[in-house]
Amino acid sequence: MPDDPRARIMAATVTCLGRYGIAKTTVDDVAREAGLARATLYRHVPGGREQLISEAITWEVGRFFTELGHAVDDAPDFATRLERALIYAHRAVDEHEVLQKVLETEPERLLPQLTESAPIVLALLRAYLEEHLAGEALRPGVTAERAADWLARMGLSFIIAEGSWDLRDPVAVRRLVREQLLVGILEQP
Amino acid sequence: MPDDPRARIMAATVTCLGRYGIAKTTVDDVAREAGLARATLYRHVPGGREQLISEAITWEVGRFFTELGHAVDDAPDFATRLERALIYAHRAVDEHEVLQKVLETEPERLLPQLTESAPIVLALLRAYLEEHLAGEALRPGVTAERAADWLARMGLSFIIAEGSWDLRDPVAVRRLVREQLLVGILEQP
Amino acid sequence: MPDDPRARIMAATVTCLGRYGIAKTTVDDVAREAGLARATLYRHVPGGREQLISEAITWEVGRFFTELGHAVDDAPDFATRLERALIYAHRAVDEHEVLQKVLETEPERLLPQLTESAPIVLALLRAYLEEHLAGEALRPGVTAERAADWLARMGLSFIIAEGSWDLRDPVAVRRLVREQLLVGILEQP
Amino acid sequence: MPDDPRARIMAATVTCLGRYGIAKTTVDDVAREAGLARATLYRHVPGGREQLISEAITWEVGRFFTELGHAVDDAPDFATRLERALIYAHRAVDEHEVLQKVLETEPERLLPQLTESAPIVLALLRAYLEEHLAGEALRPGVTAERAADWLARMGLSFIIAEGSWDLRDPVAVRRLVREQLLVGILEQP
DNA sequence: CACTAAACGAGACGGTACGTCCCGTCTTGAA
DNA sequence: TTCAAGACGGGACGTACCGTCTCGTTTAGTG
Repeated sequence: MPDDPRARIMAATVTCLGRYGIAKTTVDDVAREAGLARATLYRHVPGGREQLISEAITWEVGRFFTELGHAVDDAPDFATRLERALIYAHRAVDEHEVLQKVLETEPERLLPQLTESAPIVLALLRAYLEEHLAGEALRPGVTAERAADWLARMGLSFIIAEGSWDLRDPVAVRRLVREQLLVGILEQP
Repeated sequence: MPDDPRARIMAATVTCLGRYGIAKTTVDDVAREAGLARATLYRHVPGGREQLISEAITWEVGRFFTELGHAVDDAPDFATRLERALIYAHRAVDEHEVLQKVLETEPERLLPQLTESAPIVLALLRAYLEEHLAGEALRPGVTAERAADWLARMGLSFIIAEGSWDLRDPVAVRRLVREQLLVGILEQP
Repeated sequence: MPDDPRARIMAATVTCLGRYGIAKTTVDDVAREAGLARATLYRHVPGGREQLISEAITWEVGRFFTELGHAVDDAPDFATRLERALIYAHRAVDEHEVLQKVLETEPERLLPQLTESAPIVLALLRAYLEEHLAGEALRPGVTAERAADWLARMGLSFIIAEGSWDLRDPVAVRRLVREQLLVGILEQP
Repeated sequence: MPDDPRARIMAATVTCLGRYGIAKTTVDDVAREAGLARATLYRHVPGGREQLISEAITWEVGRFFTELGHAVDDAPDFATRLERALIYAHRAVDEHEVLQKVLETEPERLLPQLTESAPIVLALLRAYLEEHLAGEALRPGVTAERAADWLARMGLSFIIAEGSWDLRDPVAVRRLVREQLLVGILEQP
């Protein structure tokens, strides 16, 4: 357990969200989980329950992307980088307790969220991919910007819905990346 | 206002969600909006607040897809159908009060939702598109199944994040559909 | 236990004051004692703890004087009335649980109170006595008003501090009343 | 402001009691008023809030009687001593901020207090008066003890409730003392 | 047309969580 | 060492909803 009270609070909140879902998570639950008195918790998070949940989710999303970055950092080439990212992201989503709890207990809140989170994530992905596409040999007529937009859309869609591919199988992912995603973008070696 | 009490309750709930957001909508708000006593409301929705919100969202999503179907029903060909659907869906999302209110007040709940709603919506879209792709002339080597999967992913991604296209401009949508989405799928006339 | 919720609350408060003292009596204590939820209690006593204690004391004081009136109602003459009142009042004060608890636990709050309660009680006593002195044979030069004032002052002072008389002994009270208090006021028979 | 921390704390407490009343006076208020940290205050008054208020009241009462003694010390005879004491005491009670604040904000706590403080004050007064009655010429049949008891009761009762006399008017007090209080006690010159 | 049964409005209630305030303890750092 | 400054656990306060329940009072439908 971290010493920084803020981090402890955020971690405790994430744990509780994974255990009870959003609606059933109590400020008291979080305080107990963090080993703090409720009053102390309010000293750190004056906005109360709302701020607590909001910031915990933001904090957890940040953590997710940080770890994704680490998992992908030393890939030798762009295709490998994409493979690892797909595998890591899909597994992380699949095993993420908070996410799975929310999906299990509050599916009704799902659809509305598609519309704002998606653009943000897409923008992040696009920027990241565009940067790493810079040194790659693109097919004639393909710009890095458009290619990144495209890859971000398809990549995200595969992370959240694998369809007929099994993203836990490295071979399948390798085929998906090289035969479906990159085939229209990179010069074939 | 509809006479059927259930519909009135659902409509009132949707209105309140659009006015206050999920967390701030109380059973009392809904009862007042529906012109009912709280006790009466519980007679119709025994599950209380939880069931109320859950079913109202489901009800509203159903309404959305029904209307989308109508808007697209009499398209002369597949490309036009796709254009109309993109335009209608994007506009509906953009103008949907509930959606916009939730996004404005509770953006933290966004990301978690991507993962279950997306697969469901994708599956629906895929099935619908596959059916309507049946009579179309596909490029050699392209199966209806794969094409539908592909179009569903890209279509959904454009609905929720337009990127550089302006989905309110029919000309831009026409170009997007014919030059980007369908170009690798249908035989070019 | 009375059915009227207000009376139940007042009685419960008085009980708690007698059990814990003013400072240590909790709204929760009172609610539990009254067999109500705290929320319900607040519906009846919107002013909260402050109003609760304030009104309970007022209510109890009222009850005290009502009972004092009953105890004294059928006295055959003024002297007997005075005797009974002294005896009853002193005993009531002596046996009053709330009073004794407060005195035991919060003596520091005693002195300040002398100054406002005394005038009120004096005024009440004075009015009461003046009324009942109306039919009595007063010594020449003694007005009912001045006699009532005088008797109220001395009576009150004996109730709260007996000094060398034992107010539980009817004979002593009889002597006190007839040889000390009334001797300068009524015509001696 | 005194240098002795204890005196500073007591004075600060009295000030706060006069400003906020008993229930609303906070340990923090007192610490701020005394120019101390709360922790420091607890080093001097380990009993906390309870001890603080209790001792402050005791301290203030002591101060009151000390000053009363000074005001009365050089009276030429017993009657004058009584006059000055009545005037001083009544004015002090009337102008005492703490007392007035408590009476204004917490009148419900009045009655209970009558019963313990009164005996104590009466005993003090009685002892004091008995001592100073020693050298006076008493009427035949009047003992110093009974006279002191009597004067103490009536004196106290006039301090706390003037009735029809105006204790701010020296002439009225003079008449009250000589025509009402002492007339049955001292040999008339 | 009267009569009963179901649906409803109104509102009291127990209970739970919230956010706030204060108390008393403890630690830390500066004089 | 002494004291200020302040973080903390604990607990009570007052508020807001929730879900349940019990009353009348309509409103239909039926004999």
